[in-house]
Amino acid sequence: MIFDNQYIQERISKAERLREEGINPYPANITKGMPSSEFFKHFAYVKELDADEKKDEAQTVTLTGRIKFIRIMGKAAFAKIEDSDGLVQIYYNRDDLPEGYYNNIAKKLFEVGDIVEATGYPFVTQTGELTLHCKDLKIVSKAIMPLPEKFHGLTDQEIRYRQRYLDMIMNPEVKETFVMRSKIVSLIRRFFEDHGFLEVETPMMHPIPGGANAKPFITHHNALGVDRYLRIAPELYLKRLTVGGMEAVFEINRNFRNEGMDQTHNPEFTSIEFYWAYHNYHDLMKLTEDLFDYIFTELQLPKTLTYGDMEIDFTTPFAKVPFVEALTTIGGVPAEVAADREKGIAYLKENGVEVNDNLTLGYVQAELFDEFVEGKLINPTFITDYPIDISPLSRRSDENPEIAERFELFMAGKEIANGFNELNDPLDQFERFKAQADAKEATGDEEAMHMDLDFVRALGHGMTPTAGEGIGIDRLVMMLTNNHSIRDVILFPAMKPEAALEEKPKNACKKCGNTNEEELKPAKKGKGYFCIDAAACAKRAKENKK
RNA sequence: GACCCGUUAGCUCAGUCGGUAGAGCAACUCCCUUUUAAGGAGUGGGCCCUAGGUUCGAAUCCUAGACGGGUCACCA
Repeated sequence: MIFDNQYIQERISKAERLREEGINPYPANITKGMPSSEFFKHFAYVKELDADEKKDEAQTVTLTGRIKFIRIMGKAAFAKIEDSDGLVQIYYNRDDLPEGYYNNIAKKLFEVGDIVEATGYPFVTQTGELTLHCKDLKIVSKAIMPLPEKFHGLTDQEIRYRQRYLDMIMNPEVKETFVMRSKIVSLIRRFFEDHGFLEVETPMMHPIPGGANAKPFITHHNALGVDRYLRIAPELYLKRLTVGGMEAVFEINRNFRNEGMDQTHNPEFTSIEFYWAYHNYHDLMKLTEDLFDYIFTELQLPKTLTYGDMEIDFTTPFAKVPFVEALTTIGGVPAEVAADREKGIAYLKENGVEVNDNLTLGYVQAELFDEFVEGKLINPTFITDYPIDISPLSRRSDENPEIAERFELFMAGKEIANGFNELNDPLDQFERFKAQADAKEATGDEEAMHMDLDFVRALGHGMTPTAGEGIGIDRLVMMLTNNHSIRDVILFPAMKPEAALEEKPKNACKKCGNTNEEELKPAKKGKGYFCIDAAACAKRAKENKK
């Protein structure tokens, strides 16, 4: 059991002693005291008083928070309590608390980790720290788990991710990151609302996985008797809404992809997708720049942010480079190689990249891009005009049928956004889905898209010219908060089950499954246990069969 | 999926050549009424990740596995 530990038992017994004293260690109806930030603001004048003892005994103020430090000096003690704003020091002693309360309760039973309510007046200590002199100190919630050590804190990555609550208690910057994340999401939402977009919610469980190239999670609906796929992207549903007449929509929510995990991939991640009728991908790029300007202004961020050892300049407009041009100018791939399937494959192999010989030119170019360009795109850069065969949902360029009217936005060597003019020709869409299905056959591409006939039918009713874009929220938050693992911007990242929390299987008789330890003996040879009473065992085994 | 690194007290970490476990903080018992990682004296606390193996003897060496981190692959 998780409570089988001397420290925890010690703390549980303290909670019991509180009860014996008639004090509920988990009282109801406690209200939050003055926020610590307000305490410092409101009583700043005490520091300026012209007196030997700087204090204002006429004031009565209540603070609530978790005890982070305690320093007991005989008949008096200092503690620091923390609320969501920060740390405040409190002071309590034998003579200013009710008779006997200091020696029996406050000193003995309150400890680091407990949440308390302190009431008293502000004063300034000899070392100049504004502090609350307690007339009353109550338990608000007794912590029975000990906190990590105060100086080094909690550094074990595994515990930090598994027990995020503990991480947040011990590492204030973690809380800051997630406050920042919340603000960013809120600003994005407000930005799109202010631009006339409608927020919608589309299914998380899809009959056909679509809208991206990815392996889905599969689940089962019992009543319908059908398998469902957790959505890999909301795209096809949002476009159905465009057909239906919603001309500007967005959705901020989770996507699920059954793929590898690393510093930029979590199986569930958050994106915003938005669709804008009667606009094109150039409008999207401008809108994206406006969005970044808006976020940076509202958060009062400098235009140049440090990301690891990189300096990223977010000044708009962002650079724009066509895809094939980027291969040569940024990636250093010879022009004739970038334009030729066979030469591209050979070039990749020369550079130690394993490639499937069946790849089409577009896929070869994509490999070249991933290998030689992506990592070099530090400042925000729009890569435009993608090969059509790797863009199955994008509209074909009228000037060059090999090119999709599409862009992706990169920064710090990572993809952040993907947008394009939506393909709205139903017959073309049908053929592209078919081509994807063929690619699945030819190269075994498990991520290739599935045929979605209802979506083709929807397009058959006519979709206005529309541009759509998706932005990875987690990666964006990483950039803006200088975090380098997606796990650091997801509150509860995906983890394997924790062995320590699983019930240990009891020793059981190999014949009848009896788990009563007193009736078991170890097997003479090999592992396992058998019943001491063989007759009773045989009887039980028989009953089990029934 | 491959490789590298890690896993020792509640936390942060030592642990030599293979000889049977250590520190600081935390806890417990004392002293201490303005401390700042408070200080002082004392005490208790261990499935050394798990399972095998080598050995007279394993935290330490070997093999397999679990979990985590990293690199690569996959994944845009």
